[in-house]
Amino acid sequence: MKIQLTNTLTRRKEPFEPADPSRVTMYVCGPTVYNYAHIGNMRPPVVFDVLFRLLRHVYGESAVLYARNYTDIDDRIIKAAIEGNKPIGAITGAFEQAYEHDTSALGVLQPTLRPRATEHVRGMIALIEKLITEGAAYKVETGVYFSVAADADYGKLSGRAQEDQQAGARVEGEDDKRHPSDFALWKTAKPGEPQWEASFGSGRPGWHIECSAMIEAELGSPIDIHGGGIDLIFPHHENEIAQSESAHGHELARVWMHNGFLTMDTTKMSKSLGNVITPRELLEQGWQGETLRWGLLSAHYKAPLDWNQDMMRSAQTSLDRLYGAALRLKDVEAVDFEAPKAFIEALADDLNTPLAIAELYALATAANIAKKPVEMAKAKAELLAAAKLFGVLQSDPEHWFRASFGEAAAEIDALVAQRVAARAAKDFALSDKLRDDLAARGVEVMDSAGGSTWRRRG
RNA sequence: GGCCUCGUGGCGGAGUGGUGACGCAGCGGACUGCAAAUCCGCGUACCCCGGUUCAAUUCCGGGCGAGGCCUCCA
Repeated sequence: MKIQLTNTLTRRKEPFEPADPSRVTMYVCGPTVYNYAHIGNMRPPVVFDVLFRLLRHVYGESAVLYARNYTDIDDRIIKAAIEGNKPIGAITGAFEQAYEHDTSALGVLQPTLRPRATEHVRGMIALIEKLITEGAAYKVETGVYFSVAADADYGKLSGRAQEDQQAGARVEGEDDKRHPSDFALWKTAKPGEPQWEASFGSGRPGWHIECSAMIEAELGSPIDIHGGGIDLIFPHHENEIAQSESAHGHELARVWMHNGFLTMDTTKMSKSLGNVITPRELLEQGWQGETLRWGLLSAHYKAPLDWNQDMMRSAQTSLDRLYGAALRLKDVEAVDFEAPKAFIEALADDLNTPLAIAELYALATAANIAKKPVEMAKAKAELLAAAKLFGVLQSDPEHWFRASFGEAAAEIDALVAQRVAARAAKDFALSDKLRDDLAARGVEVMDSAGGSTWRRRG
């Protein structure tokens, strides 16, 4: 199976060849844990989770090393700690846990490695020392900066020439930089802020150096794949490349992948615009994590995706169809079949999740028309195998359709039983009334030769 | 101003130099006491204008439109 991935460095789809197929390495920029993640923030973990699953399928589970970091030292965290009058560790600990909870609700597997920035400060200091020695970085009063002028390759990822940089793109408190594009590797210690000792003065790391150091320590460069949101291309990933490649003299990552943004009524979802919704809010509203996952995968990862009620409903309807097929085969004995080739190929083609979804529908139809026991067993096995790679359809189908009723489920069972009796007695007036009553409670009854079943109405 | 995406049917959304993916909605049929679910069938969609070509939605150029980045941002 050959995988093709779009590489931001070349803006083209290229065959993916890991440097060492027995040790495939991937790094994805994780959250800064100062607040709850919103649904847009969930796109990278979900998209790269599918890639993680695919890589494990192709190269073997133990061959794939996937690191996703936690940025637990940053201006925003310090600000949140001061405003909330809480220790920094309390903030980062709580939001790290919330992030784990949210991603897990969306069916995201745990990455192999989850480094925290604060655990890698020594590596950052070493990296900065090296850059200073090589003349790629310089120390001034406010901190240590990377000298963009010293890097001939600067701009190769974003396609941005240095002279194109808009003048006046200054960051407050960095007035002593030599060039506006130079960026902070290290920020000189301020009273009351966390700080670490270093040969070039006490302080704390800049954002970009964190990822460079964590990649080096956890995976070692060059890595095969580096991923993140499209907004990170510049400056974050450009700066990671500048630092790491200047320090090590070789490529940081062979393939760079970037997911598109989520919009909310066609405008970018961002905390600064205030138009955000969090997975936990959506879960509280009764949406299932799987529905959110499906929604996030319903468009190609590179394309923009508009988040709204209609798309969530549509995602739920899609899963209803798949779960309906799975439910039909609930008691069929599982056999050993793999996910069909067409499904794998869809994912292998630059993670074409919409095409993969079309294959899942085809498998659902196959499951629905299967009559002979062997056909049914095969249909069930293939559907579940494919769905597993996609990270969906992993719960009990009845639970999927009934979860929202909780305690009331037993009551509904009783009403449905009454209706079965009425039908048997050919009392269709009562039978239809009971169905209307159930419909009013959001329950859909389905009759078949063998009896009646029920589920949540779409 | 510079850089980068994108413009497909009522909606969502793949893809392709030449027989209209897939789903939702809609219509017809089968099934059903009636339904639902399911199955079968039904759609003359590729922003505009040029160019290349036997053939362009697909390639090239221009235009118009939308969005993103250039400052923290998934």
